Amino acid sequence: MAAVRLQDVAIRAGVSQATASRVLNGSSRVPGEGVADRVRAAAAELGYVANAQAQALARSSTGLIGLIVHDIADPYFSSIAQGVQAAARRAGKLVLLASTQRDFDIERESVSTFISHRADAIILAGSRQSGDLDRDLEKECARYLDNGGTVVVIGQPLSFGAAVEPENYAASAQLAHALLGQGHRDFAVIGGPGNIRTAVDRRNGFVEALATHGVTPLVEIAGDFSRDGGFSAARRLSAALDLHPGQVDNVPPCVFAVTDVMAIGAIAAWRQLGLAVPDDVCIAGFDDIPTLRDHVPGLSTVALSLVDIGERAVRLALDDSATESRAHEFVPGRVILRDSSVLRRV
Amino acid sequence: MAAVRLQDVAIRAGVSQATASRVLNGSSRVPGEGVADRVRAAAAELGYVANAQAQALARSSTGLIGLIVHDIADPYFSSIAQGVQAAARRAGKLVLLASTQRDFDIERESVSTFISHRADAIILAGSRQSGDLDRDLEKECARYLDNGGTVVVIGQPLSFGAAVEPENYAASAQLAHALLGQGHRDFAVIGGPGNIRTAVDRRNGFVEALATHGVTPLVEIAGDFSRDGGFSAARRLSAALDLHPGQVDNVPPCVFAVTDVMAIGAIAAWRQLGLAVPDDVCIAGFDDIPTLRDHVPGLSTVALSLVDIGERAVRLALDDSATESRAHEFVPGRVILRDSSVLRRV
DNA sequence: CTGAAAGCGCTTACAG
DNA sequence: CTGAAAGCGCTTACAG
Repeated sequence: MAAVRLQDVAIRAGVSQATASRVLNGSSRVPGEGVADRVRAAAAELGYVANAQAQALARSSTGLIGLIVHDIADPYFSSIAQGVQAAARRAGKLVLLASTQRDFDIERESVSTFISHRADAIILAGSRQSGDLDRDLEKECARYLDNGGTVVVIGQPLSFGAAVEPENYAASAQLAHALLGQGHRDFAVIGGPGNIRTAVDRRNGFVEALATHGVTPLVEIAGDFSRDGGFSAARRLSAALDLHPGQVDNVPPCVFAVTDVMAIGAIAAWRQLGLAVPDDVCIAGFDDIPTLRDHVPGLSTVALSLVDIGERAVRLALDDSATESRAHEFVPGRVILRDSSVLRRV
Repeated sequence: MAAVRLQDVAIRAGVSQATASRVLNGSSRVPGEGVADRVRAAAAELGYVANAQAQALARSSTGLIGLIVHDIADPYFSSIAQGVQAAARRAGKLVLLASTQRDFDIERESVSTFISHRADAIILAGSRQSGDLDRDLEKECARYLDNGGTVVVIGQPLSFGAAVEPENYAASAQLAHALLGQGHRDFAVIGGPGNIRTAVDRRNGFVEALATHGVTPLVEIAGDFSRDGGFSAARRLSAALDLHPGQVDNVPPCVFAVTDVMAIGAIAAWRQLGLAVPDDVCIAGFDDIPTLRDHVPGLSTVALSLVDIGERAVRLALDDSATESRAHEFVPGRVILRDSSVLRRV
């Protein structure tokens, strides 16, 4: 049983297909009211639903926005996805979702598929390995842009397309100042992979702000950009700093983990070692992911409006001029101090 | 600058469009090797990417799977989404995502849009209000099914389409037994809205299992199916039970919250009131959402393999016979006891 | 304001 | 094995 076509409603309404198309989907002035009503009535009676595929082919615009994230189950990305989804819906667009699980081949494949489906725009969320995409991907994107596609990156900008980027460097510096303000003097850093710029910027912003005050981190350890990365980095770090439970005589060192997810992993590792936060060791993260809300101890962090970031990305994606001019929006972070970095008087 | 079309590569390869189509996309036997090679070479040189929209129109199959969730930022749904996404990718399908934020109008609109885009299948995740969809939505789905579409529900089955449903009743009963086994005798329930069957089944499974042992909950309170719903229900509950910090002389009552998200909200409320878990009040949830991993205190719960549920839904969606026979798969839950329900000796 | 007709980029019987 | 041609369901100049 085939679906109702525009032709069917046209016949039923006694008008041409062109007219039916105009009253149902066309934007310009509506035809004579009588005609329009008849067409609408016919469409309703038949239960007509326009075939978006056919429309896309005829209009050469699909109304599809492709979103590629590292891991949709990660609260950081699912919050961004919510923003993208909401903004897309308001703009009458649909979102195609791809979750790469940090697999580069899957990412490349996803971009191809989105292009093949002629997504009007592609949003790439999550920092990439090196400064740019690999050769193949880049060529494919170039062709896509030539054909009128638009690319928006969340995070580190590429050599093409628009970008919305958190102010990682500046916000991390603010965090450092806030922690110094709390009385901290001993610091350590749990950084991310050296080729991920987000990780590097956060580390640099923090460390260089400390340097301003003549402070240098006691240790720096790098881990994966994940909860488990934070977990194992924290173990190594506590060994390096020779941390022990209940050393109330010393002021505990303050660790900066470049993402909340890593910080949470670190706290879990320490708990397992019997180390209490903030009594034996203090910590701060970055992102203010929603799950922090009910995490104990409360984690000091830098709040990023993740949903807002997703919405901005859509706005850029829909704005051709923004894409052509390679617009680059920065979104600020806001320092939030919670229990995890509180220095208790001894 | 228009994209490369099949016609272009056909001309370049010196063959007909039909032949080019067959070597590039057709499934059956590949034409003479020489020809095939030339076509592939031409496609590569030109950077040909098939237009999926046109293919969809010609084949009347889009390769699109629509996923509708209540809230993509909720870890329950984002885990399911991950499963859906992974299974879809393996099957060469693309997923369209809609997050309704629990707004029924948006849900209806999303279904329409997916149908309009001729998604091959639609997966509806999350319990619905009443037993079924509303009139409009149902009629639209009926037409969709007639036209070859397939619908899969995660949770309570509808009057049509396939379903994958957690064994809510049985698993909640097991949880009750496990808690009785831990020595609990005083119980309370934080339930969900009375018209959401998932909530009702879990409540019933739990309460009826208790009844088997001659135990009746002291109180039952209903809340929204959300973190804040659990939060406010917990406040009312602690008033009803007259809970106070440090009543070490009594065995604390054990509360069953029908979702982990609600349980987490409840714990937050109690913490604010100075009530400690599990010393002043015990609690167990349901779902084993991933964020539980680093939640303190560890929450006793029923583990559902959320990713697996998403994957199963895709499998059903892709299997026409399953849809036609209104397949109904059950997925078991596994009781996990953690700190939140531990009864300490006084 | 309305309609006939071409075109969007593919696939697929149907012949050869 | 290969090609000419019709068809998928719309939109949109172009005439009237």
